[in-house]
Amino acid sequence: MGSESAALDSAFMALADPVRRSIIARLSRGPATVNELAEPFEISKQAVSKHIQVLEQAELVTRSRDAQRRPVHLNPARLEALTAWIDQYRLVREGQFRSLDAVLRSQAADSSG
Amino acid sequence: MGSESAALDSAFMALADPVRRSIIARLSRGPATVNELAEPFEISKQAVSKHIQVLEQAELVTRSRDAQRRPVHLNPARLEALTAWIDQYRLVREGQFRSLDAVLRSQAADSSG
DNA sequence: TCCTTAAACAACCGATAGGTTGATAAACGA
DNA sequence: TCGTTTATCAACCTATCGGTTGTTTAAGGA
Repeated sequence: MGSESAALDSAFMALADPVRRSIIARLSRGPATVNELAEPFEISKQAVSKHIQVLEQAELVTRSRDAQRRPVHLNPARLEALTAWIDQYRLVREGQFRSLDAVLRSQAADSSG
Repeated sequence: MGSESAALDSAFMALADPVRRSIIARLSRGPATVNELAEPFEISKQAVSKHIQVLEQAELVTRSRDAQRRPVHLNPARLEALTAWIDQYRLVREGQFRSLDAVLRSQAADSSG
């Protein structure tokens, strides 16, 4: 494990934008074309198309073909990979950090193995 | 809900960097100072300090005071907020998208409520 | 007081993210 | 074939990111 770092980079980066998160939310209710996805936003279609490419490179969405349309749909598996990463760390007990100063002082005082 | 968009922006952005994720991983095992956190990396201490500031602004970590040291520790609550966001969408059934073309064609053909 | 340690501040730099406009490609419909 | 729709490609611009080096602040210790 650990070599999927670039995949996590691109996936978290992809979610770090409100437009792209909004697209994810929309796609959770079913697939949509670029035009449909662009409609709620005030930015250009090209900009939305770029956002979709970012999501696609992060493998958070996939695309198919329907005549001229390039419908986009969600890839829930990638989202699960992100929660899996986060869950490693969010389960840490708060109590572990209860007396922080004590921990630090013992590190400074005790230099033996 | 939905007005915490900026918080999600900064939190996901913060996780979109391998150094910062590594810092999170390290902190899950206990608090650490900037120097301790910087040690595993080849980049400068200032660079690590900036990374920590990014994590702090995203409220993924907090800091305290211990003499000259500014120990950093994890804020698991923020991580939970991220999984909460993702979980809204990752639970979508794959079957919903089974016959994609049919869905799209019915949208085009059927314009009544 | 003077020196050391821990860490932040500041200015700067190259790369890239997010946006724009304009042009192009691909597939259908008459 | 010609026009329309759908969407991408290409070039460009500005702001921000991740890194650097140098300076400064804060807190102890001799």
